Amino acid sequence: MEHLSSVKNSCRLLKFFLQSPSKELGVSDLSRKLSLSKGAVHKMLATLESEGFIRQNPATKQYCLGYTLLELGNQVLKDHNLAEFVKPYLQNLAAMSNELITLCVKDDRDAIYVEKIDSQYPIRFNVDMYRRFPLYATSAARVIFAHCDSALIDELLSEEIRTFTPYSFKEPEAIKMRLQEIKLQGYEMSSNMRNVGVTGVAAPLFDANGEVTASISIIGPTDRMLPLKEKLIEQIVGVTQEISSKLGYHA
Amino acid sequence: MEHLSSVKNSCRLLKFFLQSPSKELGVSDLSRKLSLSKGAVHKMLATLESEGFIRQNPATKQYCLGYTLLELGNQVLKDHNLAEFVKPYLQNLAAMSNELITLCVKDDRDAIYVEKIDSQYPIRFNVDMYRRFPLYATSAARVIFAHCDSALIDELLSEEIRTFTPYSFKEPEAIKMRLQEIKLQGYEMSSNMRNVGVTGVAAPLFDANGEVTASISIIGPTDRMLPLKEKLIEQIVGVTQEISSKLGYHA
DNA sequence: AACGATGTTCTCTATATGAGAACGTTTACA
DNA sequence: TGTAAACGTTCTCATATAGAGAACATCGTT
Repeated sequence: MEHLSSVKNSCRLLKFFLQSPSKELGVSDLSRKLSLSKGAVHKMLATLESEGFIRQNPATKQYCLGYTLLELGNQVLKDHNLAEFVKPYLQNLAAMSNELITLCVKDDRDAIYVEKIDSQYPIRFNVDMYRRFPLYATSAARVIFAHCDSALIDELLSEEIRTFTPYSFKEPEAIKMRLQEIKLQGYEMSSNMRNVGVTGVAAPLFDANGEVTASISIIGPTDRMLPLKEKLIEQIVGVTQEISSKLGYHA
Repeated sequence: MEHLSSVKNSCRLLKFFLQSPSKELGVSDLSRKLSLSKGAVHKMLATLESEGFIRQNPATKQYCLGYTLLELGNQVLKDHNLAEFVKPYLQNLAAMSNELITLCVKDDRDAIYVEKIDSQYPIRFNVDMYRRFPLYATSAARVIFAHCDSALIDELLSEEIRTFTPYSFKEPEAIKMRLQEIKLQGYEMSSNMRNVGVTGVAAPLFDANGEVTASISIIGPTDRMLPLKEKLIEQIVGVTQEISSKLGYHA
């Protein structure tokens, strides 16, 4: 199956802005990074600009992402029924623990936080919303990863493992073992995996088909989380089971 | 200057989801609406899906917007320095009036709210964030529109005028007169133009080049706004002048 | 003043594009 | 339950077009 090359290249061009340190990029720069001719890149930019996906700064002649992407991104959130459905439960969890509560989903080979409720503590942990990260990186992601096809698990673990702290998993085998534990006990609590001093408890959401595509987690400073360990686990497991059954899941 | 047709069509396809009542769309439906062959639409969708811009629901075989658009939309917000810069001033206004405060920008032929601070009143007005609307529709937009090239003004007013309430401007001439008033007095206060019972006060932000590309407004129920008319005008004019001068604007 | 970088425009051929028909499935209805 | 219409998907093919590369215009620097 062949793909539309110019469309594919345009998508890559847009995504390149996600990993670029500066918000404005020039034609030459992009053409080098994307291995395309300047003429081709220029034509792509002109087309994308005419549709509002790209904006040109008249002063610098450089390009940046356009507001139409803001519209589309917001539409994704609006269309995301699960987040809407789950929100009251998150608020409930937030009221009980006063820690950061998140809703995490799987998309393709990545995990993304799509909803959160912030802690009200003066010292609180914050997550990067709407940004992809590896399925093995955090508790919220791993409880989803644990229920994925073993083919996907093997594939992702055969690639380079990204670590975030000195305590992050480095070995594929260690991660696999952890995933099995997660499947057995139905939740995970872990510390220092993505950020040092931070602990998360997460449990998966099952839909009507018994598939896991999302998870809920409670995240906070380890010294506030650990003393409440049993209570937090009970809360996260209770809520996710309740939501799963509301979604039509029968254990 | 020619554009890349497949890229243009893909952009149109994505934007079609913004005006569609259902979040999922099928190949046949899209091919009819976009006047393209089913085969072509299918190939576009497959390409966009491979890049995360589109997702297919395995159950219904239909397509919806993908999470990569969420990432990109969020990046637009992060890149938007003005919003970051202006935020403290908005919070200041919010503390003074306790009404909805907005930051509105011009993009191409439209206006978009890109930042807001909600009122804390139990009865409060809310705006649709990140969605395009006509430059003549609200006070926040009109104070920008008033400073646009007269060519753009004439062009947009020569097209069909969209009205939102029975009180909205219908006649191009009426709008033009109002735009002149706005330019003279430096702000606008209006009621019932976009939503009945709602009143807004807005004033433009000038950048270092003397260009107007954004505005700030206070919006709330008319019965709370009108009694404070003088005070609100003073506040909005004061804040926008202060920000403009910080942006390097010299009157 | 000359250079190097940029963004832009141009030409041209190989190629990828999009129409349309045909395929296999699912859905709707009689 | 059977038939037809709708769907998503695949295929082929003539043609439009995409992308390389060179040339141009503009800028800032040396």
